[in-house]
Amino acid sequence: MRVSKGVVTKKNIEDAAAKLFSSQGFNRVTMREIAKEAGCSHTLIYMHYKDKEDLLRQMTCPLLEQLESMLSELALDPVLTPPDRLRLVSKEVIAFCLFQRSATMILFQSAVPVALTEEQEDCDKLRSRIFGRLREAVIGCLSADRMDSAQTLYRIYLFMLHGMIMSFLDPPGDPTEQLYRASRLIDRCVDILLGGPESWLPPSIQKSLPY
Amino acid sequence: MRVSKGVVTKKNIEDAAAKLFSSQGFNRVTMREIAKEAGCSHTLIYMHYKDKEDLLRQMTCPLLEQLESMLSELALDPVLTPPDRLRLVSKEVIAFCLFQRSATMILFQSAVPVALTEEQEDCDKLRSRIFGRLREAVIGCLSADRMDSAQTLYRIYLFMLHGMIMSFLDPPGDPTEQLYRASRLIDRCVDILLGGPESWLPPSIQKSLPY
DNA sequence: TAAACGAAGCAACCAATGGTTAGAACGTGC
DNA sequence: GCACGTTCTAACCATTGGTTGCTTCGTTTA
Repeated sequence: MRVSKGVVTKKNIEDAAAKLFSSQGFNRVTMREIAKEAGCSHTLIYMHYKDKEDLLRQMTCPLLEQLESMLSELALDPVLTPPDRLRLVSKEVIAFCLFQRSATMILFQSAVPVALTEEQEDCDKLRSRIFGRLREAVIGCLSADRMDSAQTLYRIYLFMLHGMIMSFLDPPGDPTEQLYRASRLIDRCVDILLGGPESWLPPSIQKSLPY
Repeated sequence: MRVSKGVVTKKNIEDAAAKLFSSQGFNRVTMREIAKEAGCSHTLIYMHYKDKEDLLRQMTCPLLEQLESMLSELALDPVLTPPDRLRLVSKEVIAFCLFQRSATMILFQSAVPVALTEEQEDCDKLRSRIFGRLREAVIGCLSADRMDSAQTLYRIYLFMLHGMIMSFLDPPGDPTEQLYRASRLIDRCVDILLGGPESWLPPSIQKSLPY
């Protein structure tokens, strides 16, 4: 006896796809390669997923949920100062993108089709919640007299985050080492974003994260 | 009598490609569409250009030269304060990317093949010079006691610039209007990057540019 | 004038790819 | 054991980037 064969194969497919996507990137992997790795015909993949992007989205959705719950925890942690929270939140997002390289295009995609399927909608809601967390984390750092700049600051923060992630993803490398470098940079980004003359002191060797 | 027919056709091809690339983006345009627009067979394109990316590169190179000479002029303009120079330089780059959408991937590409052809090398040198100008413009704004942070600040500036351009390119829109919005944002970015409490005053309505 | 040559140009072709279709194999309930 | 729905695949299709071999045609040269 065995569990429904389809379920097993679906996991096979996602494992194979995850392996190939993360090592070669979404665009360079073909459906046939995924199928070969998963041990089935590429046709079978289309039974479970509408198309290649749907496969990526369905793989990515649970990971986005994990990310969102991480960010929620950070949002609720009463010990953190707002800037530290922003730093940690940023590092979570960066870690997510570096380790789930192809998931980045789901997280940061902006061209959403006109009509969304339920699954696309789920994914989209998740993204909204995640970006909402980022927004909170940025705005939580602002004093009352800066509130009128909140939206602009948030957007600029996203530019930095997005640009940094793009820069680290494009020449693929070891994610762990990249994350280490990115962590130090994002600390500086937050310093700069929040202003203040102390941002120019040599950075205290702060290793608040296991990265 | 007429000029060498090949030359004319080469211009036809680049015009057709420019039109299609800017309206649909590099990836969505096929060589056959370019050929049809140019009024020749797609085979002919391969007589002049090694492949699709070579076509884009050869089209983009003269534009990069224009950009570089613009930036040189700004670098030499003695009237500008360093922050104003950085603002203008940034706006030139943004305008370039918004109006030459597909050229952006040449400008910001980081994965350079191991062995470069002469033309690739030319293009690469141009890119280096352009980024050198940006670096100068950033570093020119820093006081002596911040010099040790120069490289980090430059990188973060690039993240912002890159992220902003990505964000404006992805949902394609009217470049002129996008440039207007991006201009205001980059002013804020420069304020933030250079720090100082005055960066939080409501922005003076500065329209130093025709954009 | 005519043969030779080289460039300009194209139809036909190829391999790879994302995606579809018709039908085979197989387990399950009646 | 038979009908039915699910799982799965081989064969197929259209599109794409890119190649090959051939034709056309203006120019040079004898």
